[in-house]
Amino acid sequence: MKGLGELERSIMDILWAENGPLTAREVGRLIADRDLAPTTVMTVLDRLTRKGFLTRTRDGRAWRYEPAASRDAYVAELMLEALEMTGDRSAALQRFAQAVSGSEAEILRRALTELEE
Amino acid sequence: MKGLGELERSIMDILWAENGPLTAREVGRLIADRDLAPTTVMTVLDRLTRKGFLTRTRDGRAWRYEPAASRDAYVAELMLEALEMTGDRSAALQRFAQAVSGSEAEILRRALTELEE
DNA sequence: ACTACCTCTCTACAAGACGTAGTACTACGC
DNA sequence: GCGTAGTACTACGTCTTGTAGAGAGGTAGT
Repeated sequence: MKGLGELERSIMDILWAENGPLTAREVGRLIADRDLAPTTVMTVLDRLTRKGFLTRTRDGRAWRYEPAASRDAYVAELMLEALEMTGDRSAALQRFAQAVSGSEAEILRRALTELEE
Repeated sequence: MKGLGELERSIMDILWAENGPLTAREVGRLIADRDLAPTTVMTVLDRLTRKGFLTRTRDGRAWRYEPAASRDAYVAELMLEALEMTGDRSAALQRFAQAVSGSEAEILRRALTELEE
């Protein structure tokens, strides 16, 4: 999986935060603080679609864009991908376990416990 | 933390696999399959040092390069960084927990249990 | 129908990262 | 002193990303 640039990330954040699919124009309005040309937003949406991060469907002349996967799925995938990188997965997992803060360790523990059942 | 390119990764892999620090020449020999110019190896070692992935110490005229952190630490850091990205960390952690295979879930569980003690 | 406007697709360009390497200088061994 | 190893500096092509303009083709108001 490829990474995302900064603007790409901002736009994904907007779409992840939204329930339904948005048009380029709507995304542009939501990202108004950056004052981007409409075509800029369109270009990035297009690239994200080509990279597989978004899907789009027609709505009249316009496209509506929507994340192909949830942010959580994306994050989990990134984590797994990092994990792929090492020969010694257990060592990395142990380090990771030590690094997560207490409350998160608790969440993980609970998630793992549920798996068992 | 920045990511690594392909050649950079190969070189980090070599150094991570090694116990002691290596010179550019030694790295070049170990990566012989790619038939790179010696200066190419040196350049990449230099860049990795500047990025903080390697440390180097003098050995006569030559430098000896060594990873600044273990591969496991790097992997764990990447995982944490991915986790930073989401607003809802627990959702991502739950997904992650579901995605790791059984034996790895076991390792994680054990690592988390040890933390408790 | 004319005009204004919206949206799309295509193309472009600058900056930075990365793979790759040459050049020029220095120091050491023989 | 000559060859060799090693360094620092510079360079260049390619790809990615942020940014956007140009042109085409609808749509709607007057």
